[in-house]
Amino acid sequence: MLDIRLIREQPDFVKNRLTTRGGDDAAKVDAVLRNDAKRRSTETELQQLNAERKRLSREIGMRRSKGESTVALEDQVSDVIDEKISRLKTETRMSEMLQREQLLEIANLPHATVPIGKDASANLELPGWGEKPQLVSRDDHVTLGARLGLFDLGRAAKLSGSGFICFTGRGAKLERALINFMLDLHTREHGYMEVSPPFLVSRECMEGTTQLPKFEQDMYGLDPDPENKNRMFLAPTAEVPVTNFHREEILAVKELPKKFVAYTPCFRREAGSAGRETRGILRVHQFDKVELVKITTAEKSYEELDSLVKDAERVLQLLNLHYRIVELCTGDLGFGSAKTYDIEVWSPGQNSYLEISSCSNFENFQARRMNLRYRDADGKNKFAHTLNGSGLALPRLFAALIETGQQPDGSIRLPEKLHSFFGAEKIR
RNA sequence: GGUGAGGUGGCUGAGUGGUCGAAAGCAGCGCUUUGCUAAAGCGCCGUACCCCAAAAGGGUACCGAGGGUUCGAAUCCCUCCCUCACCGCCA
Repeated sequence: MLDIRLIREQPDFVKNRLTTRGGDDAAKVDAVLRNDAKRRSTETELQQLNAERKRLSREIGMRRSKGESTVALEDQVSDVIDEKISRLKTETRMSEMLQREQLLEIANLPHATVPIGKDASANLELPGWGEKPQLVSRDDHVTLGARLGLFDLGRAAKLSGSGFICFTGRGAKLERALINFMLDLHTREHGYMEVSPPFLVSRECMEGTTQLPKFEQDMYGLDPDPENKNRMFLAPTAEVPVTNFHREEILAVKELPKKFVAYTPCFRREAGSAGRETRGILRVHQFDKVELVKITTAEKSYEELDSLVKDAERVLQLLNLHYRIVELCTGDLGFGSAKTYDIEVWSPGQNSYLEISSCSNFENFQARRMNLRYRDADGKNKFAHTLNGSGLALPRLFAALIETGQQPDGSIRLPEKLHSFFGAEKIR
Protein backbone atom coordinates (compact mmCIF):
# COMPACT_ATOMS: atom_id res chain seq x y z
CA MET A 1 0.00 0.00 0.00
CA LEU A 2 0.99 3.61 -0.34
CA ASP A 3 2.55 5.64 2.44
CA ILE A 4 -0.13 7.75 4.12
CA ARG A 5 2.47 10.49 4.64
CA LEU A 6 3.18 10.68 0.96
CA ILE A 7 -0.53 10.99 0.28
CA ARG A 8 -0.89 13.65 2.96
CA GLU A 9 2.11 15.69 1.90
CA GLN A 10 1.81 15.41 -1.88
CA PRO A 11 -1.81 14.59 -2.66
CA ASP A 12 -1.70 16.11 -6.12
CA PHE A 13 1.38 14.19 -7.11
CA VAL A 14 -0.23 10.96 -5.93
CA LYS A 15 -3.47 11.69 -7.75
CA ASN A 16 -1.69 12.58 -10.95
CA ARG A 17 0.33 9.42 -10.91
CA LEU A 18 -2.74 7.31 -10.20
CA THR A 19 -4.63 9.01 -12.99
CA THR A 20 -2.07 7.75 -15.50
CA ARG A 21 -3.31 4.24 -14.77
CA GLY A 22 -6.86 5.07 -15.71
CA GLY A 23 -9.49 3.81 -13.32
CA ASP A 24 -10.77 5.81 -10.39
CA ASP A 25 -8.11 5.35 -7.73
CA ALA A 26 -7.30 9.05 -7.77
CA ALA A 27 -10.81 9.74 -6.52
CA LYS A 28 -10.15 7.58 -3.47
CA VAL A 29 -7.36 9.84 -2.29
CA ASP A 30 -9.66 12.54 -0.94
CA ALA A 31 -11.61 10.05 1.12
CA VAL A 32 -8.38 8.79 2.63
CA LEU A 33 -7.32 12.31 3.50
CA ARG A 34 -10.63 13.13 5.15
CA ASN A 35 -10.39 10.07 7.36
CA ASP A 36 -6.73 10.77 8.07
CA ALA A 37 -7.53 14.22 9.44
CA LYS A 38 -10.25 12.83 11.65
CA ARG A 39 -8.09 9.96 12.79
CA ARG A 40 -5.30 12.25 13.88
CA SER A 41 -7.47 14.61 15.84
CA THR A 42 -9.17 11.84 17.82
CA GLU A 43 -5.83 10.17 18.33
CA THR A 44 -4.35 13.35 19.73
CA GLU A 45 -7.25 13.81 22.09
CA LEU A 46 -6.98 10.21 23.25
CA GLN A 47 -3.29 10.51 23.87
CA GLN A 48 -3.72 13.62 25.97
CA LEU A 49 -6.26 11.85 28.14
CA ASN A 50 -4.04 8.81 28.47
CA ALA A 51 -1.20 11.03 29.58
CA GLU A 52 -3.44 12.56 32.22
CA ARG A 53 -4.58 9.19 33.48
CA LYS A 54 -1.04 7.94 33.61
CA ARG A 55 0.01 10.96 35.63
CA LEU A 56 -2.82 10.55 38.14
CA SER A 57 -2.26 6.82 38.52
CA ARG A 58 1.36 7.43 39.26
CA GLU A 59 0.41 9.98 41.85
CA ILE A 60 -1.96 7.51 43.49
CA GLY A 61 0.88 5.05 43.77
CA MET A 62 3.10 7.63 45.41
CA ARG A 63 0.49 8.82 47.88
CA ARG A 64 -0.43 5.30 48.84
CA SER A 65 3.13 4.48 49.66
CA LYS A 66 3.02 7.44 52.04
CA GLY A 67 -0.20 6.15 53.53
CA GLU A 68 -2.39 8.99 52.29
CA SER A 69 -5.96 8.55 51.15
CA THR A 70 -6.44 8.46 47.39
CA VAL A 71 -10.16 7.91 47.06
CA ALA A 72 -10.87 11.27 45.44
CA LEU A 73 -8.19 10.79 42.86
CA GLU A 74 -9.36 7.29 42.06
CA ASP A 75 -12.88 8.50 41.47
CA GLN A 76 -11.62 11.24 39.25
CA VAL A 77 -9.79 8.79 37.05
CA SER A 78 -12.51 6.20 36.78
CA ASP A 79 -15.48 8.53 36.39
CA VAL A 80 -14.24 11.36 34.30
CA ILE A 81 -11.45 10.00 32.24
CA ASP A 82 -12.08 6.31 31.72
CA GLU A 83 -15.41 6.72 30.01
CA LYS A 84 -14.07 9.23 27.54
CA ILE A 85 -10.99 7.17 26.88
CA SER A 86 -12.91 4.07 25.93
CA ARG A 87 -15.07 6.07 23.53
CA LEU A 88 -12.08 7.70 21.87
CA LYS A 89 -10.29 4.37 21.71
CA THR A 90 -13.11 2.88 19.72
CA GLU A 91 -13.24 5.87 17.41
CA THR A 92 -9.51 5.79 16.82
CA ARG A 93 -9.52 2.10 16.09
CA MET A 94 -12.33 2.46 13.62
CA SER A 95 -10.53 5.22 11.79
CA GLU A 96 -7.39 3.14 11.67
CA MET A 97 -9.23 0.17 10.25
CA LEU A 98 -10.96 2.33 7.71
CA GLN A 99 -7.64 3.84 6.69
CA ARG A 100 -6.11 0.43 6.11
CA GLU A 101 -9.11 -0.69 4.10
CA GLN A 102 -8.94 2.45 2.02
CA LEU A 103 -5.23 2.13 1.41
CA LEU A 104 -5.53 -1.54 0.43
CA GLU A 105 -7.82 -0.52 -2.41
CA ILE A 106 -5.44 2.01 -3.95
CA ALA A 107 -2.98 0.86 -6.60
CA ASN A 108 0.74 1.49 -6.59
CA LEU A 109 2.16 4.58 -8.28
CA PRO A 110 3.78 3.89 -11.65
CA HIS A 111 7.51 4.59 -11.73
CA ALA A 112 8.49 7.83 -13.47
CA THR A 113 10.05 5.93 -16.39
CA VAL A 114 6.91 3.98 -17.25
CA PRO A 115 5.37 5.04 -20.57
CA ILE A 116 2.03 6.78 -20.14
CA GLY A 117 -0.91 5.14 -21.86
CA LYS A 118 -4.45 3.90 -21.51
CA ASP A 119 -4.10 0.27 -22.46
CA ALA A 120 -1.90 -2.38 -24.00
CA SER A 121 -1.71 -0.48 -27.28
CA ALA A 122 0.57 2.05 -25.60
CA ASN A 123 3.01 -0.57 -24.39
CA LEU A 124 6.57 -0.18 -25.51
CA GLU A 125 8.09 -3.00 -27.49
CA LEU A 126 11.74 -3.60 -26.73
CA PRO A 127 14.21 -5.67 -28.71
CA GLY A 128 13.92 -9.34 -27.91
CA TRP A 129 16.05 -12.19 -29.10
CA GLY A 130 16.15 -14.63 -32.01
CA GLU A 131 13.95 -14.81 -35.05
CA LYS A 132 10.73 -16.42 -36.02
CA PRO A 133 11.58 -19.97 -37.04
CA GLN A 134 10.94 -21.04 -40.64
CA LEU A 135 8.96 -24.21 -40.35
CA VAL A 136 7.93 -26.70 -42.99
CA SER A 137 4.85 -27.79 -41.12
CA ARG A 138 3.19 -25.59 -38.59
CA ASP A 139 0.92 -27.61 -36.37
CA ASP A 140 -0.09 -26.04 -33.13
CA HIS A 141 0.56 -27.56 -29.76
CA VAL A 142 -2.89 -29.10 -29.50
CA THR A 143 -2.41 -31.10 -32.66
CA LEU A 144 1.13 -32.03 -31.77
CA GLY A 145 0.22 -32.99 -28.23
CA ALA A 146 -2.59 -35.22 -29.36
CA ARG A 147 -0.52 -36.89 -32.08
CA LEU A 148 2.40 -37.65 -29.79
CA GLY A 149 0.38 -38.31 -26.66
CA LEU A 150 1.96 -35.49 -24.66
CA PHE A 151 -1.17 -34.44 -22.83
CA ASP A 152 -4.80 -35.38 -22.60
CA LEU A 153 -7.27 -32.51 -22.45
CA GLY A 154 -10.37 -34.66 -22.70
CA ARG A 155 -9.53 -36.76 -19.71
CA ALA A 156 -8.37 -33.73 -17.76
CA ALA A 157 -11.86 -32.32 -18.31
CA LYS A 158 -13.32 -35.58 -17.09
CA LEU A 159 -11.33 -35.28 -13.88
CA SER A 160 -11.77 -31.60 -13.14
CA GLY A 161 -13.78 -29.83 -15.84
CA SER A 162 -12.73 -27.56 -18.64
CA GLY A 163 -9.60 -25.50 -18.25
CA PHE A 164 -7.47 -28.26 -16.86
CA ILE A 165 -4.53 -30.06 -18.31
CA CYS A 166 -3.11 -33.51 -17.77
CA PHE A 167 0.36 -34.12 -19.13
CA THR A 168 1.00 -37.71 -20.04
CA GLY A 169 3.98 -39.93 -20.83
CA ARG A 170 6.76 -38.04 -22.56
CA GLY A 171 4.78 -34.82 -22.17
CA ALA A 172 4.84 -35.20 -18.42
CA LYS A 173 8.52 -35.98 -18.58
CA LEU A 174 9.23 -32.99 -20.78
CA GLU A 175 7.43 -30.72 -18.37
CA ARG A 176 9.47 -32.12 -15.52
CA ALA A 177 12.64 -31.67 -17.56
CA LEU A 178 11.80 -28.02 -18.11
CA ILE A 179 11.24 -27.47 -14.40
CA ASN A 180 14.53 -29.11 -13.50
CA PHE A 181 16.38 -27.27 -16.20
CA MET A 182 15.15 -23.90 -14.96
CA LEU A 183 15.74 -24.62 -11.30
CA ASP A 184 19.26 -25.82 -11.99
CA LEU A 185 20.06 -22.85 -14.18
CA HIS A 186 18.85 -20.25 -11.68
CA THR A 187 20.42 -21.89 -8.64
CA ARG A 188 23.75 -22.82 -10.21
CA GLU A 189 24.42 -19.94 -12.54
CA HIS A 190 22.28 -17.04 -11.35
CA GLY A 191 22.71 -17.38 -7.60
CA TYR A 192 19.11 -17.97 -6.51
CA MET A 193 18.14 -20.06 -3.53
CA GLU A 194 15.63 -22.75 -4.26
CA VAL A 195 12.52 -22.90 -2.11
CA SER A 196 9.71 -25.39 -2.20
CA PRO A 197 6.95 -23.57 -0.34
CA PRO A 198 3.45 -24.54 0.76
CA PHE A 199 0.81 -24.18 -1.94
CA LEU A 200 -1.88 -23.27 0.56
CA VAL A 201 -1.43 -19.82 2.03
CA SER A 202 -3.17 -17.66 4.58
CA ARG A 203 -5.26 -14.58 3.92
CA GLU A 204 -2.45 -12.44 5.35
CA CYS A 205 -0.03 -13.68 2.71
CA MET A 206 -2.53 -12.99 -0.04
CA GLU A 207 -2.94 -9.47 1.26
CA GLY A 208 0.79 -8.99 1.53
CA THR A 209 1.36 -9.59 -2.15
CA THR A 210 -1.79 -7.66 -3.17
CA GLN A 211 -3.96 -10.50 -4.49
CA LEU A 212 -6.42 -9.56 -1.74
CA PRO A 213 -8.65 -7.83 -0.95
CA LYS A 214 -9.31 -6.64 -4.50
CA PHE A 215 -9.08 -9.84 -6.48
CA GLU A 216 -10.68 -12.44 -4.28
CA GLN A 217 -13.02 -13.54 -7.06
CA ASP A 218 -10.01 -14.67 -9.10
CA MET A 219 -8.65 -16.88 -6.34
CA TYR A 220 -9.45 -20.34 -5.13
CA GLY A 221 -10.29 -20.28 -1.45
CA LEU A 222 -10.73 -23.17 0.94
CA ASP A 223 -13.00 -22.95 3.91
CA PRO A 224 -11.83 -25.37 6.56
CA ASP A 225 -13.42 -23.37 9.32
CA PRO A 226 -15.88 -20.79 8.04
CA GLU A 227 -16.80 -19.63 11.51
CA ASN A 228 -13.25 -18.73 12.44
CA LYS A 229 -12.55 -17.09 9.11
CA ASN A 230 -9.43 -19.22 8.95
CA ARG A 231 -9.68 -19.24 5.25
CA MET A 232 -6.82 -20.66 3.21
CA PHE A 233 -6.13 -19.93 -0.41
CA LEU A 234 -4.55 -21.93 -3.17
CA ALA A 235 -1.55 -19.88 -4.20
CA PRO A 236 -2.10 -18.29 -7.62
CA THR A 237 1.68 -17.96 -7.99
CA ALA A 238 4.78 -18.83 -5.99
CA GLU A 239 5.20 -15.10 -5.55
CA VAL A 240 2.74 -15.32 -2.67
CA PRO A 241 4.45 -17.82 -0.36
CA VAL A 242 7.97 -16.83 -1.40
CA THR A 243 7.65 -13.05 -1.07
CA ASN A 244 5.97 -13.51 2.30
CA PHE A 245 8.83 -15.73 3.46
CA HIS A 246 10.44 -12.83 5.33
CA ARG A 247 7.27 -10.95 6.21
CA GLU A 248 7.38 -9.07 9.51
CA GLU A 249 11.14 -9.32 9.61
CA ILE A 250 13.96 -6.81 9.65
CA LEU A 251 16.77 -7.99 7.43
CA ALA A 252 20.36 -6.80 7.58
CA VAL A 253 21.30 -4.73 4.57
CA LYS A 254 24.33 -6.89 3.91
CA GLU A 255 22.19 -9.99 3.30
CA LEU A 256 20.39 -8.21 0.46
CA PRO A 257 19.51 -8.85 -2.22
CA LYS A 258 17.73 -12.07 -1.32
CA LYS A 259 17.11 -14.13 -4.42
CA PHE A 260 14.67 -17.01 -4.49
CA VAL A 261 13.60 -19.42 -7.16
CA ALA A 262 10.60 -21.65 -6.61
CA TYR A 263 8.69 -24.22 -8.59
CA THR A 264 5.01 -24.46 -7.68
CA PRO A 265 1.69 -25.19 -9.27
CA CYS A 266 -0.47 -22.08 -9.62
CA PHE A 267 -4.24 -21.98 -9.18
CA ARG A 268 -6.42 -19.37 -10.82
CA ARG A 269 -10.12 -19.12 -11.39
CA GLU A 270 -9.62 -17.06 -14.52
CA ALA A 271 -13.05 -15.66 -13.89
CA GLY A 272 -14.24 -13.52 -16.76
CA SER A 273 -11.56 -14.62 -19.18
CA ALA A 274 -13.61 -17.29 -20.92
CA GLY A 275 -12.78 -17.45 -24.60
CA ARG A 276 -9.59 -15.44 -24.35
CA GLU A 277 -6.47 -17.33 -25.34
CA THR A 278 -8.09 -20.46 -24.10
CA ARG A 279 -7.09 -22.80 -26.87
CA GLY A 280 -5.39 -25.96 -25.68
CA ILE A 281 -3.19 -25.47 -22.69
CA LEU A 282 -2.63 -21.74 -22.90
CA ARG A 283 -4.99 -20.66 -20.13
CA VAL A 284 -5.82 -23.18 -17.47
CA HIS A 285 -6.93 -23.17 -13.86
CA GLN A 286 -3.88 -25.02 -12.65
CA PHE A 287 -0.45 -24.73 -14.17
CA ASP A 288 3.15 -25.16 -13.14
CA LYS A 289 5.52 -22.26 -12.95
CA VAL A 290 9.07 -21.52 -11.90
CA GLU A 291 9.16 -18.13 -10.24
CA LEU A 292 11.94 -15.74 -9.31
CA VAL A 293 11.61 -13.40 -6.35
CA LYS A 294 14.02 -10.78 -5.06
CA ILE A 295 14.07 -8.69 -1.93
CA THR A 296 16.32 -5.67 -2.36
CA THR A 297 17.20 -2.23 -1.08
CA ALA A 298 15.46 0.83 -2.43
CA GLU A 299 18.65 1.99 -4.15
CA LYS A 300 19.25 -1.20 -6.09
CA SER A 301 15.78 -2.35 -7.00
CA TYR A 302 15.69 -1.21 -10.62
CA GLU A 303 19.13 -2.60 -11.28
CA GLU A 304 17.91 -5.85 -9.80
CA LEU A 305 14.81 -5.76 -11.96
CA ASP A 306 16.96 -5.54 -15.07
CA SER A 307 19.08 -8.47 -14.02
CA LEU A 308 15.98 -10.45 -13.12
CA VAL A 309 14.67 -9.96 -16.64
CA LYS A 310 18.02 -11.07 -18.01
CA ASP A 311 17.94 -14.19 -15.86
CA ALA A 312 14.55 -15.02 -17.28
CA GLU A 313 15.61 -14.32 -20.84
CA ARG A 314 18.51 -16.68 -20.46
CA VAL A 315 16.10 -19.60 -20.14
CA LEU A 316 14.53 -18.82 -23.48
CA GLN A 317 17.88 -18.21 -25.14
CA LEU A 318 19.21 -21.54 -23.98
CA LEU A 319 16.05 -23.16 -25.28
CA ASN A 320 16.48 -21.37 -28.58
CA LEU A 321 13.07 -19.74 -28.45
CA HIS A 322 12.38 -16.42 -30.12
CA TYR A 323 10.85 -13.83 -27.82
CA ARG A 324 10.24 -10.15 -27.44
CA ILE A 325 10.06 -7.92 -24.41
CA VAL A 326 7.27 -5.46 -23.75
CA GLU A 327 7.43 -2.64 -21.28
CA LEU A 328 3.94 -2.13 -19.92
CA CYS A 329 2.47 1.35 -20.00
CA THR A 330 0.79 2.93 -16.98
CA GLY A 331 -2.69 1.78 -18.00
CA ASP A 332 -1.65 -1.86 -18.39
CA LEU A 333 0.32 -2.12 -15.19
CA GLY A 334 -0.75 -4.60 -12.53
CA PHE A 335 -2.29 -3.29 -9.32
CA GLY A 336 0.81 -3.48 -7.14
CA SER A 337 3.48 -2.93 -9.73
CA ALA A 338 5.52 0.23 -10.23
CA LYS A 339 7.11 -1.08 -13.41
CA THR A 340 6.67 -4.27 -15.39
CA TYR A 341 8.36 -5.98 -18.30
CA ASP A 342 6.52 -8.80 -20.00
CA ILE A 343 8.40 -11.45 -21.87
CA GLU A 344 6.46 -12.87 -24.81
CA VAL A 345 7.56 -16.01 -26.54
CA TRP A 346 6.83 -16.69 -30.19
CA SER A 347 4.30 -19.42 -30.80
CA PRO A 348 4.41 -20.71 -34.39
CA GLY A 349 1.18 -22.60 -33.82
CA GLN A 350 -0.69 -19.47 -32.73
CA ASN A 351 1.22 -17.31 -35.15
CA SER A 352 1.56 -14.79 -32.33
CA TYR A 353 3.46 -14.00 -29.18
CA LEU A 354 2.41 -15.54 -25.88
CA GLU A 355 2.92 -13.74 -22.60
CA ILE A 356 5.05 -16.11 -20.65
CA SER A 357 6.52 -14.01 -17.90
CA SER A 358 5.79 -10.77 -16.14
CA CYS A 359 8.71 -9.15 -14.29
CA SER A 360 7.70 -6.44 -11.86
CA ASN A 361 9.17 -4.10 -9.34
CA PHE A 362 6.71 -3.48 -6.54
CA GLU A 363 9.03 -1.03 -4.80
CA ASN A 364 7.86 -1.01 -1.18
CA PHE A 365 4.19 -1.49 -1.98
CA GLN A 366 4.16 -5.12 -0.90
CA ALA A 367 6.71 -4.60 1.85
CA ARG A 368 4.48 -2.06 3.59
CA ARG A 369 1.67 -4.57 3.63
CA MET A 370 3.96 -7.32 4.86
CA ASN A 371 5.92 -5.13 7.24
CA LEU A 372 9.12 -6.35 5.63
CA ARG A 373 12.05 -4.08 6.32
CA TYR A 374 15.80 -3.96 6.31
CA ARG A 375 18.25 -2.18 8.56
CA ASP A 376 20.24 0.23 6.45
CA ALA A 377 23.94 0.99 6.88
CA ASP A 378 23.06 4.06 8.93
CA GLY A 379 20.98 1.95 11.31
CA LYS A 380 17.62 3.13 9.98
CA ASN A 381 14.91 0.66 9.15
CA LYS A 382 13.44 0.97 5.69
CA PHE A 383 10.82 -0.94 3.81
CA ALA A 384 12.37 -3.38 1.40
CA HIS A 385 11.69 -3.43 -2.30
CA THR A 386 10.24 -6.65 -3.65
CA LEU A 387 10.48 -7.89 -7.20
CA ASN A 388 9.18 -10.93 -8.85
CA GLY A 389 8.63 -12.44 -12.16
CA SER A 390 10.12 -14.32 -14.95
CA GLY A 391 7.98 -17.08 -13.61
CA LEU A 392 7.97 -18.83 -16.90
CA ALA A 393 4.56 -20.37 -17.15
CA LEU A 394 5.17 -23.97 -18.03
CA PRO A 395 2.24 -24.80 -20.34
CA ARG A 396 2.90 -21.84 -22.61
CA LEU A 397 6.61 -22.55 -22.63
CA PHE A 398 5.80 -26.15 -23.39
CA ALA A 399 3.55 -25.14 -26.26
CA ALA A 400 6.09 -22.79 -27.81
CA LEU A 401 8.81 -25.36 -27.40
CA ILE A 402 7.10 -28.23 -29.15
CA GLU A 403 5.71 -25.99 -31.88
CA THR A 404 9.15 -24.56 -32.58
CA GLY A 405 10.86 -27.93 -32.51
CA GLN A 406 8.65 -29.73 -34.98
CA GLN A 407 10.46 -31.45 -37.85
CA PRO A 408 9.35 -32.33 -41.39
CA ASP A 409 9.07 -35.99 -40.37
CA GLY A 410 6.54 -35.12 -37.66
CA SER A 411 8.92 -35.51 -34.75
CA ILE A 412 9.92 -32.78 -32.31
CA ARG A 413 13.55 -31.87 -31.89
CA LEU A 414 14.45 -30.62 -28.43
CA PRO A 415 17.09 -27.98 -27.75
CA GLU A 416 20.43 -29.39 -26.73
CA LYS A 417 20.22 -28.06 -23.19
CA LEU A 418 17.25 -30.28 -22.48
CA HIS A 419 18.69 -33.52 -23.76
CA SER A 420 20.19 -34.63 -20.50
CA PHE A 421 17.13 -33.56 -18.51
CA PHE A 422 14.74 -35.29 -20.88
CA GLY A 423 16.92 -38.28 -21.67
CA ALA A 424 16.48 -38.00 -25.43
CA GLU A 425 17.02 -35.54 -28.27
CA LYS A 426 13.70 -35.99 -30.00
CA ILE A 427 10.12 -36.87 -29.42
CA ARG A 428 8.70 -38.94 -32.22
C1' G B 1 -6.72 -34.83 18.73
C1' G B 2 -4.61 -35.33 24.25
C1' U B 3 -1.10 -33.71 28.05
C1' G B 4 2.94 -30.63 29.66
C1' A B 5 6.37 -26.37 28.98
C1' G B 6 6.96 -21.82 26.71
C1' G B 7 6.23 -17.12 23.49
C1' U B 8 9.95 -10.23 26.20
C1' G B 9 13.73 -5.26 21.82
C1' G B 10 18.14 -7.29 15.40
C1' C B 11 19.74 -11.84 18.58
C1' U B 12 20.43 -14.25 23.64
C1' G B 13 18.02 -13.42 28.11
C1' A B 14 16.40 -10.95 33.29
C1' G B 15 12.01 -9.12 35.06
C1' U B 16 5.22 -11.57 38.92
C1' G B 17 0.76 -5.14 40.17
C1' G B 18 3.14 1.44 40.55
C1' U B 19 9.36 6.23 38.02
C1' C B 20 9.69 -0.90 33.37
C1' G B 21 10.04 0.86 27.28
C1' A B 22 11.88 -2.79 30.11
C1' A B 23 18.54 -5.29 33.48
C1' A B 24 22.66 -7.73 31.35
C1' G B 25 25.27 -9.74 27.23
C1' C B 26 25.92 -10.06 21.84
C1' A B 27 25.45 -7.55 17.24
C1' G B 28 25.37 -2.41 15.14
C1' C B 29 27.00 2.93 15.08
C1' G B 30 30.48 6.92 16.89
C1' C B 31 34.92 8.39 19.50
C1' U B 32 39.68 7.35 22.00
C1' U B 33 44.07 4.48 22.53
C1' U B 34 47.59 0.76 21.19
C1' G B 35 50.03 0.44 14.61
C1' C B 36 48.14 -4.22 12.42
C1' U B 37 44.04 -8.18 8.84
C1' A B 38 42.30 -7.19 15.51
C1' A B 39 41.91 -5.96 20.82
C1' A B 40 40.66 -2.63 24.87
C1' G B 41 38.07 1.72 26.98
C1' C B 42 34.04 5.32 26.64
C1' G B 43 29.42 6.90 24.55
C1' C B 44 25.02 6.01 21.46
C1' C B 45 21.64 2.43 20.03
C1' G B 46 13.65 -0.65 19.63
C1' U B 47 9.19 0.24 16.61
C1' A B 48 4.74 2.71 15.22
C1' C B 49 1.86 6.79 15.68
C1' C B 50 0.53 11.85 17.42
C1' C B 51 1.75 17.23 18.62
C1' C B 52 5.17 21.07 16.53
C1' A B 53 6.07 24.97 9.84
C1' A B 54 10.71 22.31 10.59
C1' A B 55 14.71 21.07 13.77
C1' A B 56 15.04 20.66 18.86
C1' G B 57 11.63 18.85 21.98
C1' G B 58 7.24 16.64 24.00
C1' G B 59 3.45 12.78 24.18
C1' U B 60 0.82 7.96 23.47
C1' A B 61 0.86 2.91 22.37
C1' C B 62 3.48 -1.67 21.85
C1' C B 63 6.71 -7.44 26.20
C1' G B 64 2.54 -13.68 20.65
C1' A B 65 -3.03 -11.79 19.48
C1' G B 66 -7.68 -10.30 21.52
C1' G B 67 -10.71 -9.48 25.77
C1' G B 68 -11.17 -8.83 31.32
C1' U B 69 -9.88 -7.28 36.53
C1' U B 70 -7.61 -2.57 38.57
C1' C B 71 -6.88 4.26 39.93
C1' G B 72 -2.62 1.62 37.52
C1' A B 73 -0.85 -4.69 33.91
C1' A B 74 5.11 -7.38 30.59
C1' U B 75 3.47 -8.96 35.56
C1' C B 76 -3.25 -11.39 37.74
C1' C B 77 -7.76 -13.86 34.97
C1' C B 78 -10.18 -15.71 30.24
C1' U B 79 -10.11 -17.00 24.95
C1' C B 80 -7.32 -17.79 20.69
C1' C B 81 -2.73 -18.42 17.77
C1' C B 82 2.14 -20.27 17.43
C1' U B 83 6.67 -23.02 19.08
C1' C B 84 8.86 -27.17 21.68
C1' A B 85 8.41 -32.16 24.17
C1' C B 86 5.77 -36.66 24.92
C1' C B 87 1.30 -39.66 23.66
C1' G B 88 -2.57 -41.05 20.01
C1' C B 89 -3.79 -41.20 14.74
C1' C B 90 -1.99 -41.06 9.79
C1' A B 91 0.98 -40.31 4.52
